[in-house]
Amino acid sequence: MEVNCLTLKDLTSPRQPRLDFAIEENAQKENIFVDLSRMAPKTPIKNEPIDLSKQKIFSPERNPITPVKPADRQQQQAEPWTPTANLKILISAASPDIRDREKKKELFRPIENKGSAYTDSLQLDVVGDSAVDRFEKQRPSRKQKSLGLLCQKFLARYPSYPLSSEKTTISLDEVAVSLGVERRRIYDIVNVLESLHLVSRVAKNQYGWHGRHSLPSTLRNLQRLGEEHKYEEQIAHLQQKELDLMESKSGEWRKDASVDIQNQPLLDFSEPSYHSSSVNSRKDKSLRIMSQKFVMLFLVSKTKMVTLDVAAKILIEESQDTPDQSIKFKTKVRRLYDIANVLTSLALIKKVHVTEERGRKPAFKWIGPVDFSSSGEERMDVSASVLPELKRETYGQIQVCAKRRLARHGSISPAHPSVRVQRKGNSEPSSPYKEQGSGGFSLEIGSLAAVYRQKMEDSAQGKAFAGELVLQTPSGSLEAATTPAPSSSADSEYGADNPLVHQVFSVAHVDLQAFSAQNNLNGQVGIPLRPVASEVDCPKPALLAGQPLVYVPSTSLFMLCGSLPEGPSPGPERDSGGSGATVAAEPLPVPSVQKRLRKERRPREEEPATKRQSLDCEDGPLALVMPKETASGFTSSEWGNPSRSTETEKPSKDKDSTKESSLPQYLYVQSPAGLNGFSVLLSSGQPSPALGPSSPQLSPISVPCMVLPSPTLGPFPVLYSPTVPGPTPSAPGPLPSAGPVNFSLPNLGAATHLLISPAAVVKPSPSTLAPADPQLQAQHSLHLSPVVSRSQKVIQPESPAQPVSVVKLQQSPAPVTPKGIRRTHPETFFKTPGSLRDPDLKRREKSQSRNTTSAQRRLEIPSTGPD
DNA sequence: TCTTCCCGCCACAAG
DNA sequence: CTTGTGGCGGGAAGA
Repeated sequence: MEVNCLTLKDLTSPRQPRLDFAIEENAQKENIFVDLSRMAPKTPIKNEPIDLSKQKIFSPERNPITPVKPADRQQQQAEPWTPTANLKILISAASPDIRDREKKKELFRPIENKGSAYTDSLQLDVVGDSAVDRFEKQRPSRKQKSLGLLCQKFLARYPSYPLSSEKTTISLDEVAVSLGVERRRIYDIVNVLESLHLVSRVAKNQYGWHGRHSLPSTLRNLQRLGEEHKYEEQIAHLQQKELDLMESKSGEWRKDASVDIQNQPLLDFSEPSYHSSSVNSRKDKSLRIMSQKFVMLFLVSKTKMVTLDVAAKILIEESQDTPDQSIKFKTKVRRLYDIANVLTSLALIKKVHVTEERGRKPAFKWIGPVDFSSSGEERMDVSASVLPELKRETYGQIQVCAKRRLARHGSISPAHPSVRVQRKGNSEPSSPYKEQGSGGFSLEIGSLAAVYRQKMEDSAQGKAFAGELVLQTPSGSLEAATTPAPSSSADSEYGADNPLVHQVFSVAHVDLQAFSAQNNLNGQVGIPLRPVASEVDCPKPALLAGQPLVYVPSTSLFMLCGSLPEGPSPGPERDSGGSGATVAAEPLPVPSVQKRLRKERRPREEEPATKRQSLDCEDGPLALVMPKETASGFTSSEWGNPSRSTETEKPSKDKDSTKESSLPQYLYVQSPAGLNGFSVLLSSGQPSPALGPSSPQLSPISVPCMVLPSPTLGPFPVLYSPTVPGPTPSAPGPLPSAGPVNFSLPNLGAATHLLISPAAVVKPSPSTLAPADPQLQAQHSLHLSPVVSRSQKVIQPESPAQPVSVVKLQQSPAPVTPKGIRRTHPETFFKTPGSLRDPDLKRREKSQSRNTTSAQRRLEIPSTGPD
């Protein structure tokens, strides 16, 4: 209403002045109910919500109003027509500093925003009905404006594992402007991140980015606290009695379960002053604390799953003053959703549903690392630790084919029933996480898919792809992961050890162990890890049992493994250092299924290409990388956790099995700006002549690929292995292999080229590299998306010859060599943020922030660790 | 209808 | 007083 009024006013009042005012206000409110026709065409709107329905109100005015030419507008102000622009203006007015900064910055990278489509649309001088319709379609949905998505964007801006030397400061204003949202939303994100020590407040409006380095220790601390608080008992108790007691005596459970923990300081680990401070007002309810508690619940939970109601109750309970339970509960739940969104973006949890007699209940399952509690040093983040597993346990390839409607099922034939598992290794699943129980690491494709899907949807209009996960069997056959097929078996099997799993298990969610076990036991992959679809909110791609796993730890973590079964060069060259990229050299299998896939995919892919040039970019991958790799190279020992090198669980075994046949094969194509932040993973698993530099065969080829939001690759360690047979010295030096290999993929677009940049490669050196530095690599790869888009000039597809360095990121000045990486890694990886950088400095910073901030900010978790 | 959760008002804290 | 934070809950999109 208000908005409308404002706009109406400006419609009737002197245009200029009034309009400006109105617009600014709108900007503040984050709503862009500005007549699009009056918007400066050139300003990318980004993801800002444009409520077209409301805009229609102005339709009458639309035409009458003479659209101002871009040039004219520019004179006025830097296009106050977009929310972000407006915000900027507002901010600028208030803050000279920001103003300067902003001036230097270009508007926004279209890549980061799904606004590209808007931009294009806005190009129209006159918005016709058709255009309106288009807008209508592109109008950001509630989902697109979700905190989760926003968080992803936020995270995409920073490296998950920043180098110690790198110090990133986050300006809330900038971020808000950049992401096109109001600051309030950023607070929500930052608060949660802060609770996990991913960031810390440095000063007013300023936060320091730490990354995930200390996440393990933080989680460990939280877990400990959770145990101290006896959350586990509470959870159990609630889960048990909740049903019966809830109705009758609502207070009952509380007494029983909560062992007067409510009186305990919520965060013991927080600063002492925290308690003493009389500031136990609203701040005590800080989202941060809630977030920490929420995480604690997961950490202490055996099932690693927590239902919202239970979490809410526990939280309510602790916040004593609870007069009105119902309202309280509702509010709490809302807050929990906020937190959950952020945690989900961090790939720490994922949404699931628990089905009880009472019906379905929303819940979240922890999918983040769980073994950080192990004595001694912390384990590396899942991202890194899972890799070895993947290699060992996985075979085949997973591919995500560009698809417009990810959600659709069965678009691809389910054929190819069972596939043999190539693995020859021991039959014993030597999963290090075994003892973790079902709560152990799991491979989460779902979250990726979700993220991915969102991305897709975001840019859907812009036309990104929507994706579908497709598994490629060793033999090259593909199966649509999303195919709704017989999947009950999967559930039962995988969920055997966990009663809850059945309910929670989602298509994409595969317990690693179960998975590996499955492989071992059956040696076959006939079981489509199918979804218990209903469990998951959004349709997700299914993972086929025995298939390669994709691990998507965080918004940014992503992994692909594949096997080279019959492929010509299975585990041949295991030189480690090979950096030459031959990935492409391998012919891609184009199974029948794939063909089908191709059919479907094609239309979509082409569609985009129609108008925007950005599309071109889309089709033309920018950079790329990761080919299949040698078995030994990435064996667990190396990928395993760096901190504890090979000491990981069962190295030997891993190697054996891996050597055999599984080789991760993929091609990572950094997304160009036009890709809307998507990166493409091409499967190079099977020999594919087509990929050859000049192979025409590629043409219509449906290259198995995975399109991911760049941000998704963030923390993900980039693997690289020389495709080209030919041992390469594992010399630390700059990647030996020659310059960029240029591949042209017909289907990708005429001018498209895949560049393989040696520089981007992190080659694993067999034993030397040992604890490979997934992190390190991750650090680098991490930057890929953000960095590339941000600081590096975006490489246009047009300039294929330009070597794109994937790994080489701005943050790492030095060439990324295994050695270099390794060197830094051990020391930095598991350290807390503070230690990572200048410890003292960090500390100072911290203390400073603490001193300068309110009490609530002091709830720092001793991120460091050894207790 | 129920679940999610965006949005932004407004209180409180900091400067 | 102004600006920064962020609690809170209405209400609407989405399922």
